[in-house]
Amino acid sequence: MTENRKNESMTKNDGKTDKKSPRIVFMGTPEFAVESLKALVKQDYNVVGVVTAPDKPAGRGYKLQPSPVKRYALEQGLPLLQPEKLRDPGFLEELRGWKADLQVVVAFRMLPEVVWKMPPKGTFNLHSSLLPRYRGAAPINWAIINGESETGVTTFLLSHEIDTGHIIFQERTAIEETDTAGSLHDRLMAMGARLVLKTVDAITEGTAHPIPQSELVSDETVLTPAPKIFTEDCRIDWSRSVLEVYNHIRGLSPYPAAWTELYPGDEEEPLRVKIYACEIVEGTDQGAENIERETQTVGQETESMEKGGETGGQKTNNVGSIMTDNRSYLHVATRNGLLAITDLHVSGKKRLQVGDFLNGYEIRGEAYFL
RNA sequence: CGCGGAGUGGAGCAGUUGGUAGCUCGUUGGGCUCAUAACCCAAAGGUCGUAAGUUCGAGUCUUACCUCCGCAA
Repeated sequence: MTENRKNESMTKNDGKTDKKSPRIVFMGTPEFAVESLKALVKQDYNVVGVVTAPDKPAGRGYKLQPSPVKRYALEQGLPLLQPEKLRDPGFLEELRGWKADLQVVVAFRMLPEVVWKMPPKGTFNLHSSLLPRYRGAAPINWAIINGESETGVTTFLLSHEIDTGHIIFQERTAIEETDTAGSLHDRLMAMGARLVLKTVDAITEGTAHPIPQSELVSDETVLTPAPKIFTEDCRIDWSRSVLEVYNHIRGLSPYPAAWTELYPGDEEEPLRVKIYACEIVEGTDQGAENIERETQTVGQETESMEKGGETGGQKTNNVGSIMTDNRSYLHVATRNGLLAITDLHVSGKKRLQVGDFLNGYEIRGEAYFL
């Protein structure tokens, strides 16, 4: 992309101090947005101002934390605004003062029309899905959770309804079976930054031809949405299929992380456990016999621990039940297969690999996940 | 001062009503075995986060501080 940029700078302006190209105002908040801002700055685009969320109390002690975008903006000495309300007259006044030709929005809030209509060349957004699919706040997570094999990034012009504007560019990427929200996030972040540059160039040169999303969908009701994810959405439902649970876990890893409760047995309090990584041991169609074998093994272990197995070890494939040698593996039963937990985090402790976890924590026969 | 948890040999943990430390794994050496990441035996390895205090004596009580983590945002 470096050469790309060189060519363009020859046609446009030369010299990096010359920043006559469009006056750009950048809006964004998290890490994901920084990459795009960084790309613009490094390629000497004329970023005349940055808008980001106000510092919020976060972390232990609720200390005020600047957003990643703010940190970068300060580092680069860029003009910065952190409006509490986007309709605030004072903010709008200052924003107008920047005289933007174009506004770039990456992972920010929903904008009022008065803001996105302000610049003459418009306002576009970078969204991490192949719109019109996965509109919403958490497209990366949902794409994996739903077991998609492909996703991507999209730039589109803002309009009234969220994530529905005319599409400028898209770039796609395959979702590997081993991808997690984290790995996909990083990949899309890099792809997105490139797409932002490409989009800015196209708009500048007048070669952008935004197409309505309605041209890409016949039936809007079929579109998979990507709503914001809440804690309850992250809870693991062990009664679902191995594949579903597997996708759920990797789709939320490392953030916000899938969790479950470990009941140690007796009347002890359940422990909240986050699961970051797992593998499918036996699943779905062909593994039926093997599952049975595993289950029987467990039955034996359980029996020896609790003398009188009244439930009988045979078909006790209770969803959420745990099979482990207390040493190297930790398997959990789902509706139709076994999942090996490999990376977990008990609340209050450190994040651990199974081996380390089992060294210090003895799973007894009656323990289970719920 | 938002709520809460934790800092003990390389790793993960125990440690009761205060009397100088244990477990699992790993490491090293040896043994068993056709063989092994399996099993058996043995050994090495810890100023118990830091500083001060209480006490005849503190990992175990008090105070301050440092570091890390969960919730919540």
